[in-house]
Amino acid sequence: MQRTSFSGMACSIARTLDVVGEPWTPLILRDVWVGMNRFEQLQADLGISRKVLTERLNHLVEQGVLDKRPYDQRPRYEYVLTAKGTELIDLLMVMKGWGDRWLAGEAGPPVLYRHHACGEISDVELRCDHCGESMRAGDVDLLPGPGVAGSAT
Amino acid sequence: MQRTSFSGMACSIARTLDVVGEPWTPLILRDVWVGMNRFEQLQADLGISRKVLTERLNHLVEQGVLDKRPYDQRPRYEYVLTAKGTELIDLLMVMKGWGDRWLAGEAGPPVLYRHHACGEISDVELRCDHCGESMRAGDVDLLPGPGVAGSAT
DNA sequence: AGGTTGAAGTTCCTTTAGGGAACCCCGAGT
DNA sequence: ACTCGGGGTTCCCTAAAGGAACTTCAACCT
Repeated sequence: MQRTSFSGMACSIARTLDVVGEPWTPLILRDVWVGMNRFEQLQADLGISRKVLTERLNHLVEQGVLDKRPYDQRPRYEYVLTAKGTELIDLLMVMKGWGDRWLAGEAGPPVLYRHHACGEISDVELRCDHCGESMRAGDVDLLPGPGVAGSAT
Repeated sequence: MQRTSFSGMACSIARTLDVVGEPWTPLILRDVWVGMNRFEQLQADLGISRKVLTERLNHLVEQGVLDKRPYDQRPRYEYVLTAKGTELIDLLMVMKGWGDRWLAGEAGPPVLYRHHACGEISDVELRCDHCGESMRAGDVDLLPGPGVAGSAT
């Protein structure tokens, strides 16, 4: 299929989707995050087509989400998260929380997070970066920002 | 293409992707969230193919993310977020934040959030639901949970 | 020196999902 | 009876995912 690119939209959600919205990409980032940094590892773990894995990795490197670097004299490479990519893990942590709450069923969560600061098994929650109170779907008004379509500059 | 289903994986991220990971789905949820509740509105705003919009809406209703309800004697319907769907907006808010920080460029964010509790223009940040401290990619250890593959029950 | 190995891709073919436009259904209003 | 408008369905075309086979290149083995 010919897939529409979202990057022209004046919407940060759409733009983010153009970076990580393709199939497999979030799972690749999850794996890289937990230490699966090489092509063969990723391919074996995910069962993804090698062709698609190549495309996704190249795209993520182009976007500055992953860094590709040699780890041997031979042509061997590993992929690691950049700062930009590390901040994307926020997204995965929120997805994990939602999946745990709504899709895990009787069995419970497959994976738990232990928070370094307090040592507890925890999940993330969303808070306001100004006042620290909870900040979720019903807690905000949306206003046009400086980058809204049609604004000069 | 035949797309691999992720729902068999013992991973809440993969399962969440099977609900909202298809192209357009996050943008549909964004629109429904901000009050675009009808088929024609969504189609016009997104420029999505009507066929795909139908498929996505049906899938979201099946998954319990949206509720489809009549708003007229005539066969007219609107789609609204369920509780399950409203919690998914967390994901969109995090995507917006990342896109604002890394992709908005000179122009700045297209949209701003004003937090009801404090009245400030704010973004979300991730915190631990136990201790309230910041909780991001580097702040956690991963442990196997009760729903890990291979565990009985 | 010649052959083997293993990581990291490439190539090629098949299948299926998305784009896009046209068409259909149905209840209300005139 | 006829139109209108929301909410879809149908159809064809193209491009993307699956999957398996093939390639490349440096190091290692004998």
